[in-house]
Amino acid sequence: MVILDPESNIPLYMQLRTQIIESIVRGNLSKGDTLPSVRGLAGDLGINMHTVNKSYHELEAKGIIEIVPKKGAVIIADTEKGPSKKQREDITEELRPAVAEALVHGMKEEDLHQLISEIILIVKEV
Amino acid sequence: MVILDPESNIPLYMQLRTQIIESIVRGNLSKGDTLPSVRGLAGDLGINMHTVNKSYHELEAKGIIEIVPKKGAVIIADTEKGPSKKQREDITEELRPAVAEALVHGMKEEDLHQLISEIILIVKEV
DNA sequence: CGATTGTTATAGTAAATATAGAACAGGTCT
DNA sequence: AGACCTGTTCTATATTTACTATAACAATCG
Repeated sequence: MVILDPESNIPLYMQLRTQIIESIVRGNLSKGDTLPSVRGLAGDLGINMHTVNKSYHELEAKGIIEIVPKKGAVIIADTEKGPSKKQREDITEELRPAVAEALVHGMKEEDLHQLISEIILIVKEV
Repeated sequence: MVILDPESNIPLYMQLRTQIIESIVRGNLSKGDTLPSVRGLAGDLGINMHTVNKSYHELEAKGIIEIVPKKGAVIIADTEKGPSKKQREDITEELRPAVAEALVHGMKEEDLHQLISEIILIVKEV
C-alpha cells in the first residue's frame, strides 16, 4: 500500500522509492516478486508514468530491483545477504548529515544506537 | 575550513550547512562563537550572499544558531544538552530512508549500530 | 493478432537553486 | 558625527529539477 503526499517537500519519486523499500523490509514484497507495471502503478497512484519509471530506475541503481525491458521489474534485493561495499558507502553518505545533526544537539553514541533501534521498529511497523 | 563542490548534486546551501554543523561537532566552532558575515563568507567561498544566507536560516530553523539582525549569527547549539522533541523527530525522519535502505540490503540492528559508530568517528575526524 | 511491456523522444509548466544588484535601517567603530 | 558593516528585503534573471502530457517503437505474452 503506497500513499503519496503531493504537498510534501519530498519529491514524489523519492516518496515512492522509499515506500517500496520499506514494503520489501516488511515482507509485503519479496525477492523474486514483480513490481506493478509503470503505467499500472502510475494510474493507481494518479501520477505520471515517468515519475514511477524514475523511482524504478533509482531502485535499480541501488541494486534493489532489476528492470527487464518489455517484461517487468523484479526484486533482487537479498534481505539476508548484507550490503556490497558500494551500497554500504552510499548508506554511509546518506546517514552522515543526520548523524552530524544529532551530535550537534548533544546526542551521544548510545543515544543514536537507541534511536536507530526505534527507527528499525518503525520501518518494520512492529 | 569549508570546501564546496559546485559539481555535486547536493545544493551548495546544503553542503554549507552540513559542513558548519560538522565544524561545531569537531569543536572548530563552539557555543557563543559568531559565524562570518554572509557577505564575508560568500566572498571567501566564491558564491552568492543569498546562498550563504539560506544556509544560515536553515541552521536557525534547526536551532543551531541564532541570527541577530544587524549583528551576526551566534552558535547556540548545546552539544551537551540533548535534542528537543522536535529536533529528535526531525533527525528520525532524516535517518529513516537510509535505515530502510540498510535493512533491505540485509544489514541487521548490530550492523547499523556499528556503521553509526563509524560515521561518528568520520564526522569527528578522529 | 491484440494487448501490454519498458523505452525513448518531444514538449510544456512549475518549483527550486543560484546569481546579481540595489536599497534600507540598525548596529559598530574611530 | 561620519564611515563602515550588518542582516534584511526587493526585483530580476538563468539554470536545473520535478512533474506532467503525448506519442511512437519494438518486444513480450496470452
